[in-house]
Amino acid sequence: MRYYAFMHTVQVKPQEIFQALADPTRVRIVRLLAETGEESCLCELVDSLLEPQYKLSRHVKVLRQAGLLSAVKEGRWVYHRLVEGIPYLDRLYEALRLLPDVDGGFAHDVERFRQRMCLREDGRCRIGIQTPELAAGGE
Amino acid sequence: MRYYAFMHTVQVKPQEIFQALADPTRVRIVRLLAETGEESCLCELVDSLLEPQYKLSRHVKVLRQAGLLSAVKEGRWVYHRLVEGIPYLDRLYEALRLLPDVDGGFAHDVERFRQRMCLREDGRCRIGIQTPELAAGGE
DNA sequence: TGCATAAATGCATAATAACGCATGTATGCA
DNA sequence: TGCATACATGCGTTATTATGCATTTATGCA
Repeated sequence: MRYYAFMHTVQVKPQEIFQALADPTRVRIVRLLAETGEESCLCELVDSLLEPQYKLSRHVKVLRQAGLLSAVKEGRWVYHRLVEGIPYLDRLYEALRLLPDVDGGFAHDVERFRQRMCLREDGRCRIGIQTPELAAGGE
Repeated sequence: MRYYAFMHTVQVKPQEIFQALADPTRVRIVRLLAETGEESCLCELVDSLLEPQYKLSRHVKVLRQAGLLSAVKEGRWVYHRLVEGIPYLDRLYEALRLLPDVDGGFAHDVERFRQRMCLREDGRCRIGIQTPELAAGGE
C-alpha cells in the first residue's frame, strides 16, 4: 500500500480531474470534504455515505490518482483529505460548495458525517464501520 | 433542430456537469470560450481545434445538454456561448482559466481561434470550414 | 504468535461513451 | 425552385468504466 503526492501541474491532465468527478459517489466524497473541511478515514466515509467499503475504497483511489485527495496512513486507519493550495483545485472546491442540494441528499451525507465524527476520540477514529451490512457488501 | 435553455439548479446533476468535462475535446471547447469570452459558431471551432465537424457537433451537444453551453441559431450558423451567471458554473470557468497549459496546446487553440475570428464580417461568421479535410471526416 | 479488523484488490460482468462513416436536415442564394 | 452549405445524427465498433463477490494485505492487540 503506497500513497502518492501527485505533481499536479505537470502530471494530471484537465480532463482527468473532471473525469474523477464524473461519478456521483466521488462527487459526494469530495463535496463532503470540501463542505466540512475535515479529513476522514474510510470507515467514516462508509458510515456517512452508506456505501459498501470496497466501493468507496476504489473511488477514493481514483480521486487520489487524479490528484484531488491525499492519504495518510495512521495505524489501521487511512485518513483522506482534499489536496489544497492549488489555485484551480481551490476554485473547483468553491464550485462544489456552491452546488445546490436539490433533493437534500447531500445534507443527509453531511449530517451523518458530523454524527460519525462525534465518535472520534482525541480527534482520531478508533472504531470501524458501524453499519455492518456495508463492511463487505451491498445494502 | 431545437435548442434548450436548461434549468440548471433543478435538472442537471453535479456529476453530469463534470462528466461533460471529462473529455479532452470538450475541455478544449469550454476553455477556449472561457479564456476568450467569445461566442463561436461550429465552423470556427472546427478551424480552431482542428477536429472533424461531426465530432465537435456531438461534443457541443453534450455540453449543451449538461447546461454549460447555450446555442443561438442565426441563418445557417449556430453560435455557442458559455452559460454564465450561475455561481457554481462561473467558479468552474475560473478554475478552467487557471489551468496550466503544460504542452502549449491550448495556446495554439487560442491563437488559431483569434486568427479565425479575424475573418468575421460585422462580428459575424460569413464563411464555412476553412480546413477542407475536416468538413466531413478525419484528418 | 495468533486473531480481529481497517483497507485494498483480482476477476467477471454489465453499462456507458467515443469514434468514423455516411447520410439527413435546414437555410440562403442564384 | 434547385443547389450549395452549415450543422446534426443513425449506426456499428471499440474502448473505457462501474459494480459485486470474494479474497488478500497490513496493522494492533491479547
